[in-house]
Amino acid sequence: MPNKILNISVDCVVFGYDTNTKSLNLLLIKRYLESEATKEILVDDYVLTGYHVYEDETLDDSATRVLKELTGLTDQYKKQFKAFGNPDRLMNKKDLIWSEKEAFNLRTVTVAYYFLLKTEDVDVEANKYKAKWFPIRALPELGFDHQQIIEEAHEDLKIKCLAEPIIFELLPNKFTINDVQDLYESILGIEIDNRNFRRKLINKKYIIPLDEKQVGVSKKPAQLYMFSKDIYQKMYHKNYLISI
Amino acid sequence: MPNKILNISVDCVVFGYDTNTKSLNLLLIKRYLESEATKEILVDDYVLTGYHVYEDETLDDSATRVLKELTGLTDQYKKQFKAFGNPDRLMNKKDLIWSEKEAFNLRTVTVAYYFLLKTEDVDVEANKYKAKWFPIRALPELGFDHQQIIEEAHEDLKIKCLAEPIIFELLPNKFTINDVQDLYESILGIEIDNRNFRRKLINKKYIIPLDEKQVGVSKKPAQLYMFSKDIYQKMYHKNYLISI
DNA sequence: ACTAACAAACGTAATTATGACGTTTATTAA
DNA sequence: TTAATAAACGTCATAATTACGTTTGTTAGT
Repeated sequence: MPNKILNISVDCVVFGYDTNTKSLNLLLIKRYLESEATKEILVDDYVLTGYHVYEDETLDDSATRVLKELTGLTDQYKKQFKAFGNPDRLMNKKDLIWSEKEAFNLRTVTVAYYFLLKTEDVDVEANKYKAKWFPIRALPELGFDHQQIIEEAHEDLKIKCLAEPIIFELLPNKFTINDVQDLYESILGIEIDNRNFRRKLINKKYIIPLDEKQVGVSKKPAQLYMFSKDIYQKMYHKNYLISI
Repeated sequence: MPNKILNISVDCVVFGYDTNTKSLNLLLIKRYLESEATKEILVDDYVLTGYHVYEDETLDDSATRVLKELTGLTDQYKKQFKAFGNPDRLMNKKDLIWSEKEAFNLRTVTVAYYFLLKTEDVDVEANKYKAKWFPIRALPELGFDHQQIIEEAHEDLKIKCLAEPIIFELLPNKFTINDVQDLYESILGIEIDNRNFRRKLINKKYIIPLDEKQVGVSKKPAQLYMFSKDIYQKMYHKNYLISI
């Protein structure tokens, strides 16, 4: 039997990072529809994955379900960052392809989440929605109000990655110091002095050097490190600092 | 004509600060109902102010409207911090007093905001909902899931007040250094060294000493200061710092 | 008029963190 | 062998933080 759906949806902003191209990416799905009568192209753009919330699930569960359908992954870092619900949200003609929404005369409110995952963990080809990674600096045309949702997710991520070590959710388990720096630079859109960054990061107790180096590079191979969540949590539990 | 309402509501966590008692307070309204037949007390607790979102207003406008009805105030600092919508949210018998909700078979999702305002700006007596200030360390019994909403608002405020100078939204326009320290201590639940805090705050360009001192105190009267939002915005626009 | 009490306000010294650079090292490709 | 290049290490001046001690200005009580 089908689940009863609500006029409330979740939308998922899925961040991934490609250490090769040093690019912060978003996973988007294709939306395409042309009129059967006139052959007019009604929609041809990309959107975030999202779906209506079932009556018997929490908002968090709903977001987790949507991500699982998209990527097959569970247990990824997830943050609910904002609800969107302007009254004109359903006025857009393009929305008509979502037949479920038509069942309501009410407008839809969407609760937006972002996820952080390792690009390597996702098999994009296996996906039935034609999901595709896009560099955040070169996004395609976006449907609904998803441009705005993405921008606000990015802003929230900027602030959050400076306050908590969530950056490691986007990196492979073994990474180099420069991987971390490149990722910070991708997220924040700034340049960081490598020598100072390196010193600062290596001094963190929760950055563990491994007995391993990069292989298959044509330059001096870099030292590999891992992040210890355990040590972080033991040392930095509620370490508020007044900085303003 | 009545506004059409949605099965989406806003709830407002209203923070105020009393410089005399040095207490961070919340503005709550009384909820009381007894059965006409059995005289059984159905509900007798306090709740956040909230209301359903009208079909033609944004979520932000809805929160602003609720705050205005409660306090008469507009243009207060406002932050949407989380949406709450567990499937059991309408199972609570106590909810039955909200007749509007019964019009829906759907559960309600509430978008929670917090507001920061100066206690002195609110005339509690003038309020038709019997609104009352409660110290956040001594809250009464709370209805619905409002205990949880308040806790999450408080956590968000802790982080936010360390990242941005929103603390001054809670203080009178003219304040002492110790007022600011006391407020930080109330919000964060920590103790701060007065001498170091004082030096740090006075060194901020946006903390302006006035040609005025406290009056009516029975000790050495303290210097009064004001916060210059202008100077802050000119100096601190997008000053990201990697700290982790 | 003097003094105790007390919070406001100022001061200091050691340590740590930061910003802005210069130098050396290990590797591959030519 | 060597040039090229990214990784890794080093230095120094300045700023910020931590952890305290001391002085000042006011009122209230004698």
